[in-house]
Parts: sequence; C-alpha cells; structure tokens
Amino acid sequence: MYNYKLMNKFLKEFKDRDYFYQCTSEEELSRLLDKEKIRGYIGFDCTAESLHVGSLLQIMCLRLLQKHGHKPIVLLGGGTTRIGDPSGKDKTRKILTEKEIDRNIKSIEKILKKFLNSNDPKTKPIFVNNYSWLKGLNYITFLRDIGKHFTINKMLTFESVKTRLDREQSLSYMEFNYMILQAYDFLELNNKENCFLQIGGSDQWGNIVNGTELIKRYSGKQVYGLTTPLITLASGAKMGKTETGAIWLDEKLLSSYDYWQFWRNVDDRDVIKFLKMFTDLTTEEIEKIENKDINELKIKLANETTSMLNGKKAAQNSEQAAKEAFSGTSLGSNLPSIKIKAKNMNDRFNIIDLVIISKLEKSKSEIRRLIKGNAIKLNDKIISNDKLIITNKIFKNNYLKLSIGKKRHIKIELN
RNA sequence: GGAGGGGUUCCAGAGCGGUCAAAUGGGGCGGGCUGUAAACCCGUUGACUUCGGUCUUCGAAAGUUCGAAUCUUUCCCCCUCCA
Repeated sequence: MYNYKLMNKFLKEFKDRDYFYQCTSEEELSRLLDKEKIRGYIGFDCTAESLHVGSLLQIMCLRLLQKHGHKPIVLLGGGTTRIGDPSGKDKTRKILTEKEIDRNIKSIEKILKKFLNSNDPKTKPIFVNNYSWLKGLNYITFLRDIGKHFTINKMLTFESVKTRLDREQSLSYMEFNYMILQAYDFLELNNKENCFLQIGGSDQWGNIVNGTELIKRYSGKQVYGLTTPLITLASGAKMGKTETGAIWLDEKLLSSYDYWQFWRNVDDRDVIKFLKMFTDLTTEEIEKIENKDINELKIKLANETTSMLNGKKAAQNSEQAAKEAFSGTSLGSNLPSIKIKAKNMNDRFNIIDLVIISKLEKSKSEIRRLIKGNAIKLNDKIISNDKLIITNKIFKNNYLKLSIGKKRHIKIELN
C-alpha cells in the first residue's frame, strides 16, 4: 500500500469524511489527481420528482471535487430513466412518461445548482442529459461497437441480475441492457467531455466497473471509479426516508424549517458522522467541537446543512422558529404558516376543520384521537373539546399557533 | 411437466362460518421521563360520526348461507419440492 499521508488531497479528504467505499485503482487515481485537474461525474436517476437526503452524499462528492479544483459533471439520466435501473429493485419499476421525466430533470437540476458553485469557470459544473446521445443510437451499430465488449456470461454474474434470476423474478431485456447503457454513458462522457472519473453509491459498483472496462477496451484509456458507502442510521434505517415521508431537498416539498428539524432531531450517535459528511466544517474543526454539548452540535448541524441548501437566512429563521416553538412562550413568527380567510369561517368551523386545513393531519378520526390524547394545542393551550368552534376571537392579532404533539407547529394567519 | 404450500389491515404473522375492524410482534402516532436524543413505561393505530352508530376492508369475481377473512367454483399472482 502506498502512504496515506502522500495521498492526493481530494482522495484524502474523501476518506477522512467517510465518503470512501471502493475505488477501481486508488493509487493511480491519486497520482492522476495530483498531476492534473480532472472532470468527474455522478449520474442521477430521474424517477422521483426531486432529490431527497438519500442523494446528499453524492452531492457532497460533487462539491468536494469543486473544492479541490476539479470539475463536476452532473449526468441526468433522462435516457436511462426511460429504462429503469434494476439494481436494488425486486421488481420492474414503473415507467415514467417523457413529460414526467422532463419535469423531474428540471427540478433536480435546480436543486443541484443550489449546492454547486457556478462562479469559477474552471470548476463550474456541466449538466448533461444522457437522452441526448442515447435517443439517436443506431441499434446495429451499437451492438457491433459496444455490445461486442460485453459477455452475457459476465453480465449474468452481476448482483442486480443474479438476485432477479435467483428469485425467478422477471428481468426484462430492456432492464438487462441498463448496465450497458450506463457503461456507454461513461464512454460518451470520456470522449466528449474528457471525463475520467465516475463516482456513485456502492450499489453502482458493478455499473461503474463496466464503464471503466468498456473504455479500456474501446479506447484503451484508463479511467476510474469511486464509490461511497450506503449510509445507515444508528437506528438501522436507511438514510433519506422517514415514516412520515422523504426528506426532500426542495422547499416546495419540504419547508426549510422541517429540513432544519430533520437534522436537529438526528440520533445522538449520528451527529459527528453527519457533521463530517454533510457540512463544510473541516475535520479539524469537528475534532475541536466534538465534545461540546450534543444539542449545540445538533443545532450546528442543522444550521450548516440548512444554509447549504436554502441559505443562511433560512437557517437562522428556522433556528429562531424552533426556539420560539419549543420554549412555548411566543407565537413563533418564523414558523411555517398558512393563511385562512375570515369569510371562510362560519359558525360551524371547528377545531377539526382547522387541523385539516393546516394539512398537519388528514384523517378526522385521527384528529379526534389526538384531541383525546391531549396532543392538540392552540396557542399552547391544550384543546380537549373536539367540537370547539373556531372564531376570530381565538386569534391574537390575526395569528394563531396550532400544535400537534411537541414537534409539529404551524402558524395560522387570518386575513 | 408432476406434487404440494400460500396470498389477511404500514410490515411480519395469527384467525379458518357468527362474540372479527380481525390476536401478537415490529413500525408509526400521542402521552410520561428526558435533552426536540436513545432506552424505558403507558395509550393509540380503516374511514365517517349528531359518539347511538354507519360505511368500506382479509388477491379478483361469482355463489352457498339468516350470516363469510373463514365453505364452493372460476380466474390472477407468489413460494417450495421432484422431473
């Protein structure tokens, strides 16, 4: 093994932050990165309408490339999403319409732009959509030029294929081709954009290696693959989705207050790990504060992650809102809010209707249950009557704080 | 191709003619303790309700019955073993 201390700075930080899982040829890659600034890519699937924290680690990798002067390429899988990656899937995915995919691409691109720096032309990210080259492929030519480099024997040994076959779950020929297309993407990016590195989650290892091998056979060039580990939470759950819903990186789908809360509420055991992975704090800085009060650290984590996504102001507002909401003394002027019109309130408009409007709960039975369990508060007063009529007298200066349990609060504005 | 086993509420998994909105565990939600953590304890967990009830659910459809998640028929889908 070569000396860790002499390792390329990018790779070293990649490891220090625990982004590292596997690399096709670590030592060589390290030397290459020392020698020149390269272009590296990560592909994003466009199945979902937006990105959630499950993709955050990949995004951080792109940022790290930039930090070290390399240029990130974001590949939006407009073409491959039309096929569906069988990796980690038991069943064939639902195929999306072109319209849906295009819409997803736009919203995903928007989010990535928030995280990446576009000011320096040297490291400004390149966005590409693989549909642009996949759509026009000629089948015969493709089979002759690319297909000949793949053996079925080997493709059958891939985990994604094997599990499907072992379980006798059907794997369509279309999906079977996914790995070839992803390998081809890398080749295309290597040719057109001079891309020498692909980064991805550990589940992408097989696909990535296919790409590096294809390039080697096809053009004799040495390119590299790098994977990140699958993050599991201290609780054993996967990162990204909670029972309540995905932690979206999109204010339209999840308010910055809720995003802040997500980080504020992480398990104690995950805090340091997340500071390393998802903030710009250096490892030295983290070591220095490691022994600080755990709640201070969580607030720090929430502030760093939220300002990275939605800006410093949003982070400050969220922290302020949280303070107010949890101290329970004031209204919480920075809380997420909804407006209702006074004229929409009639003499039968009751507490249940109000909660429904707030969208905090959608089942009336559930709301009744919550009221029985003393979980619902208006301006911090427990509501015990599920027929309570809401009049504008309850509002203070046209504002009202509605709380469910300790953690869910919303401000209701009368106008 | 042959022989079996099975599809139950978010998940796992009991029920096998009425007392079943369906045991139990997990998860979720709420309460308690605390630190907006973990662990632990308690409650709750189909929808609607004038809180009396009403409506929808046990792979799909049809049937038997006063009454079906439970019985019959057909269909769909899974799994195991043998060839």
